[in-house]
Amino acid sequence: MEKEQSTDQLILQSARDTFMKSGLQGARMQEIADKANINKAMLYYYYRSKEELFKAVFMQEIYKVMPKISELLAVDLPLFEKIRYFVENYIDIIKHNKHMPIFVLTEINQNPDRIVSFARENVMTFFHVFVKDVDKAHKDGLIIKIEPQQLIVNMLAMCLFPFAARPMVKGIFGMDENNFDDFIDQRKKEVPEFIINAIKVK
Amino acid sequence: MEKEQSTDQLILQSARDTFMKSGLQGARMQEIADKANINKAMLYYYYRSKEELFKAVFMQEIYKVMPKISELLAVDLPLFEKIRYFVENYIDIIKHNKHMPIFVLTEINQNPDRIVSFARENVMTFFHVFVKDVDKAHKDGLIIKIEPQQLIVNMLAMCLFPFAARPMVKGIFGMDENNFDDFIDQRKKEVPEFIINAIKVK
DNA sequence: GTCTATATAACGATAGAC
DNA sequence: GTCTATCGTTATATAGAC
Repeated sequence: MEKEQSTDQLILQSARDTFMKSGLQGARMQEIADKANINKAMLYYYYRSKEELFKAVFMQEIYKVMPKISELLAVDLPLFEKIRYFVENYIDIIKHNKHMPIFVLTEINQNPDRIVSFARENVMTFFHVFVKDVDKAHKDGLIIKIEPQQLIVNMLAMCLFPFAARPMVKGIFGMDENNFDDFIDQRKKEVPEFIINAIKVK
Repeated sequence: MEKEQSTDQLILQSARDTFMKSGLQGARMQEIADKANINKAMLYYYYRSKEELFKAVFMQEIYKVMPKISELLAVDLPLFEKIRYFVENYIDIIKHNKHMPIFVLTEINQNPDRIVSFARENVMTFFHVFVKDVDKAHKDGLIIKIEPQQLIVNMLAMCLFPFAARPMVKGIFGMDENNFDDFIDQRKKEVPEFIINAIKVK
């Protein structure tokens, strides 16, 4: 039995693909309609405008990923294990949403307000817990002194950047899509150890 | 004596600002003309089309930065010193071209061919030298075994990502522009040590 | 080289029949 | 809810005077 998809969901799906490919300004409503095999007027019936449709797509994508990330951060593990757990699973999540990083980065750059306040609330919780973890690990003599903010940015950078720069990475190193996926899978194991090595006291 | 700026350079400057702010699709030729205090028709007189003007801006930005980077990579230093030298100066270069990372990332994502072949040639040289450096350092027992590609991506990630995600970093951590600059200056010292720690044999 | 005026096309959005 | 037809606007781009 085929899964029946309601029209508004069909539109959202099509809009998602188009906005991810071309961005807010570059996307054409006609293309979204064509891809969904419906009439252009329907887009305006279900979503009031291009801007509204974009917001719906953006929020859908955010809410698709955010709960998973919150889950990753909620685990109660020693710092090193927590880093392993977070990085490995975070990379895996993005691997299944390859276009998200550049999509989000582009959008927040042109419209910072769209997400920042939202992200701040959601990430704040994690941040405070993580700061405590880092401080404690330092006091216990497990890791060197490091600004938690710097560590977090380093972690996110190494998880997200390869996807944001995917065409460049593929181009420079001569990878096809399979090579790139292998490269990413390798990172799931190596990046956590790279980070732990960088901060642990020997 | 004021520096006289020829009209085509004036246009290029104005176009640069506008394209960096709004991207290729989002930018308006009228805005570029207004910002340059000239007539819109002049844009088409000097550059044939919006696409051509964008190409000119894009290439100008690439050629502004590429020689500096090549220079950084040409230095003959032991691996650890080379990493310190590269990261510190690379971050500094981008700091003075804050909008470049997201500009380039967005563009290569929507039009991979524009830069990839070009970057590949230019970065290939560096890459081969760096691979040798890494291999040698490993054989000399200085660093652990690591895939050079992974190390390079890690380095670039930590240098570029904070700028690509600037509004997000600022938003999440509650930074203003000065805070962000301080944060970046701190990274110039800490990121090289982070990397060296991560790979060195103790 | 620089301007005004305008052609041409495309886009977002709506009206109205069914 | 879904369609056809079309409005109103705005964008890129050009023609032609000076």
